Amino acid sequence: MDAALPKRQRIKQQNRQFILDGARKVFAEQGYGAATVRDIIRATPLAAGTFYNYFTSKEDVREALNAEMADALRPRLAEGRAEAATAEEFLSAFFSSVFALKAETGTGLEAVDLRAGFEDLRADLENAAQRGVFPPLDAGALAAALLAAADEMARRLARDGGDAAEATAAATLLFLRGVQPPL
Amino acid sequence: MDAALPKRQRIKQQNRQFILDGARKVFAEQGYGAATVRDIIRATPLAAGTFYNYFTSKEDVREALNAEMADALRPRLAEGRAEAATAEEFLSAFFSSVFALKAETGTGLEAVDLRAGFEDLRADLENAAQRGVFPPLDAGALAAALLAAADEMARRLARDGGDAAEATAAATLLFLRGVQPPL
DNA sequence: AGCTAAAGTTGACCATCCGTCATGGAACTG
DNA sequence: CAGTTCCATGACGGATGGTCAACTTTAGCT
Repeated sequence: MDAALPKRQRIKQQNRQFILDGARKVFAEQGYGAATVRDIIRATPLAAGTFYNYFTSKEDVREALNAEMADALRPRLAEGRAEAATAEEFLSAFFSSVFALKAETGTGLEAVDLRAGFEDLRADLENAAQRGVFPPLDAGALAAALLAAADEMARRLARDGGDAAEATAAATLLFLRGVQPPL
Repeated sequence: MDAALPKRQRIKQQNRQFILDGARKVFAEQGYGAATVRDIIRATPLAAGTFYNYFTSKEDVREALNAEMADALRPRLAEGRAEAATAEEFLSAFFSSVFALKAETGTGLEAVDLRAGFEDLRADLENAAQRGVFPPLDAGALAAALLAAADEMARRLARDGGDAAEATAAATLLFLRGVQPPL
């Protein structure tokens, strides 16, 4: 025995992780839709009933998996925003990290649900506004618009192929100056 | 017999509609996730096997239902854009119709998938750009960003409550001038 | 009309899935 | 070490998904 924790809790953590790992693999191999709770259980040394001691459904696992991933990715996603001295820097950092992140995650979970980063972005926006980087604005609405737009643009980028740097520049300009012609 | 169509085809259309109608009701009552193919069949005078002559899965029905709805809504969604004389008018018309539409559809299908209107918007944007309403731009990327942002902002609007007119003005301004302070 | 081939519907069927629960054994308590 | 709590196990009842042989109806032809 080499654990600092009581055995009960250690096993509990381990089992939970068994399920999450199994689910990650199953989702990656078959896709979320085709996967079944039984498949997840089979990818695990556990019995059927045990699964339901930890999660209530496939969707439940999905959420936990997404939260786990979002947690791991959060710092990377927020990279460069806190230090941004201008609105342009801020936006550029934002789009750039979203595009980079979406491009690589072929994890099977059809990608991270960016909305997990909503609060972070909102907070960073408010913070930046207070530093005078942005004019005062509705940080919630802007964060929502930015995330949704970035997500969809990233999807297009991944599908049609295209240069991430170029897309970052275009997206930054769009949100910086709107659809007006560049002066 | 009073049909202009051969009986075979008439029944085929009818059965297809039986399924779509049943599915719409079932989705509205139980939600898409909880609904089962069997539930749909039960909401229909048809037998189990027949279902699979028309659709291959619940998801397949969902798509058909969504397409049906998108078709019906398309004209309303595009309202006012073709006549817009300025970028501001165009954007305002766009956001206004999206917000109005999303606010009312409590159809059960958790709302229309706006991406169905993507091509329309893209075409309208290119058209407007050629009329000089917009500067030349990547209509595809802009359409994607606009739709995604509008969709998410509409969701927030519905959730938190809020004035649609106000939101329309804010969204229009955001995409018209970007995050710069209003002059 | 009468008859045949094609088209399409039916509902029972099998494999599988879901979620539960009584049983049993391992870990904590004192 | 005995008592208690906690939890994993795996079989079970009920339901689902998708298939398919048998049957019914329509379209086409003579």
